[in-house]
Amino acid sequence: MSVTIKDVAKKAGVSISTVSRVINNSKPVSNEIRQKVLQIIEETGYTPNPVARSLVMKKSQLIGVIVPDISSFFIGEILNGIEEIGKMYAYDILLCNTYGSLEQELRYLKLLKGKQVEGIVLMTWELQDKLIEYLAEIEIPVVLINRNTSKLDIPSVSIDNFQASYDMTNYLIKHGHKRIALIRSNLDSNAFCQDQYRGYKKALEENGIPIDERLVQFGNFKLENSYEIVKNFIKEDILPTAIFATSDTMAIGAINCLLDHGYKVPEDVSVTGFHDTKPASFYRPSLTTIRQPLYDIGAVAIRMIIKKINHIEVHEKIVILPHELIVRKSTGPAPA
Amino acid sequence: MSVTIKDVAKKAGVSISTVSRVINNSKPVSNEIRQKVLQIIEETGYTPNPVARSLVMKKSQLIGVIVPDISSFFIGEILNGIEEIGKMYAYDILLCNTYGSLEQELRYLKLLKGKQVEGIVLMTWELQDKLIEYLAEIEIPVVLINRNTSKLDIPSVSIDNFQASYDMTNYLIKHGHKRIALIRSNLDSNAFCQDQYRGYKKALEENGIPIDERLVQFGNFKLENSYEIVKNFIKEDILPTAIFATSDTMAIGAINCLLDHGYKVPEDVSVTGFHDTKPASFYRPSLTTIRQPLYDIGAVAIRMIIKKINHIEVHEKIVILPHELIVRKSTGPAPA
DNA sequence: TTGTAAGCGTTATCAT
DNA sequence: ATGATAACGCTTACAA
Repeated sequence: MSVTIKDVAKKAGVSISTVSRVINNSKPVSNEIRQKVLQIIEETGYTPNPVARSLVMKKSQLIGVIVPDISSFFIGEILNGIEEIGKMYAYDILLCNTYGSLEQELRYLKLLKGKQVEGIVLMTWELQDKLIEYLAEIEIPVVLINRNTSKLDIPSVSIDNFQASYDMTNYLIKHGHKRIALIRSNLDSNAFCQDQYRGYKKALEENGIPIDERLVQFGNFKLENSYEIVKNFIKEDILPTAIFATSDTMAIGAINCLLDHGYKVPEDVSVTGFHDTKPASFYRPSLTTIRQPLYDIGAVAIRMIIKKINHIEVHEKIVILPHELIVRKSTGPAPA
Repeated sequence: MSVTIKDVAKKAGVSISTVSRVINNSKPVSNEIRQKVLQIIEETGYTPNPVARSLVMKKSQLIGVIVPDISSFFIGEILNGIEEIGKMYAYDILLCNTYGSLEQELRYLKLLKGKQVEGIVLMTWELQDKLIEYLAEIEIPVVLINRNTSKLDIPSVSIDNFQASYDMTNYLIKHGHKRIALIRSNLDSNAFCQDQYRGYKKALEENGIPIDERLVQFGNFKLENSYEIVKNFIKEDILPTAIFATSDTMAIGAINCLLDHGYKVPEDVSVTGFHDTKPASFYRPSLTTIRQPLYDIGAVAIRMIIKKINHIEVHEKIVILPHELIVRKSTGPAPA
């Protein structure tokens, strides 16, 4: 059996309250006794039982993190930030993987509440209404990553998707591209998705380029999916000179398809990604993409949670982190 | 304040023990009362407090998972398996990221013990002696992934690294390669690393090919590192016709270097990876590699833990999962 | 079948 | 400055 505060108290010849006090520095203890207790603790290798502590303090030192796919490049790096900063504040991470299913999300939200987590970082592909409803009545601090909703006052952290998309489209236009496809997310209900489309549209409009709706396709973030989309461009003979995919993975799918069909990237077609995940730099041709500060997104999110836990006023509900256009080898001037 | 077992008992007009019994089905309860209690539970939305439960049962329903890098392709997929099977058995995952640092590993091991986790899945780059020492005296069930040690009787799950390496080398030899470089792990103290080297060596020896030690290099799993190693091969003018890298990432680093220096893969040099992570299939040229059942490795590991928790005899201490040689486009016949 | 009460390992309130 | 003791929410002998 492991040693408890009682054992320590007995061996030190003091009461358990005194032991508790030296552990937590919660009240003054005479130096003599403190030393004695400290020594016993050292000898016995006593460590306070966090479960008992949680029970009385009603604090678990646990933060739940709900993600749609642990193994995603994108999410892995965000998790790094969450984990590291969390641990810095003595919070542990309870990890939940949902595969994006609403049912799982709801289940885990309940489970985490049961586990007394003090806060929840929520990532999801699609922020569905049912989820929002549940979020509205949960009493635990929640922070959203890369998603937000006007229906509810939940803090979120992301980049400026509108501006990023606008920047990227403009970059392409500046390089002479006029026929620019957009492989956008199919999560139409999400604001971020609309933002990306708006950015794209605005850039085209400002440059007097009409939008060809056939070139605006909905992708599901899967490589195979964008592969098919591009294949279809080829089949329909509407292959543009540039393809703006809203994820690196989809960009790679697009390039693979182009390569497989004998096209050269970027000589024949320029392709861009989004996120700047690891593959963006090691894939060949390396991807022109939008860098998102993934680690920081995670770090900021959990900081917000911790602030809320400690009832520190969170100034900005919606944190926008800076993005950056990274130009690599997958884009070039439009072919003549 | 959230509703407790007391509230339910009072509202139902029964004792808390009765409520506890219907929740846990631990002892017979008359149907009439059971219904009543169930109804109150439903009405009030009561859920048992797992912290209180943990305290008395000395069970936390938590399994600690220690990994060196959450964002690694390799580990992400293993985590999927761990998470999914764990949740299936109502266990939650407490995630700890160590960056491979021994100090962090030790710290987290202690922390997890304090948190009363019921089992620990441990992944590490290098299984250092200090860690083994600590593992020896921890009373919590531990399972190792892709590592094992003769110094201690800890269960582990992995593939047969010797055989896999042997298979791969043989495959290369069969395609006419005689000068085959090995970019092996620099974690020399690990058995798996030795195994890989032994497999490579045996295949060469069996085919009467002498080992050129200059072609056996230690890589640190980083892309940049294998890039440099290959760059050095070129500089020293000892570029082999095949490079067997013991991770996909290192294989990609090698290929990138080759490509950057005007070599063709696989026409000039064949390159193989190890693991079959996602990039292996989308990178171009797609990688010939060793498929490891990553999800299953995680799944089996956590099943072993759960068995140990429940004191079910674990038959085989060392589980070897099947591997598979996946032939893609990064390898071909040796140039004439 | 049901209720009473002890106990899990802490913190916190109140005396002393 | 220190010590009893109640309380946190639950499970589980033991009694009835």
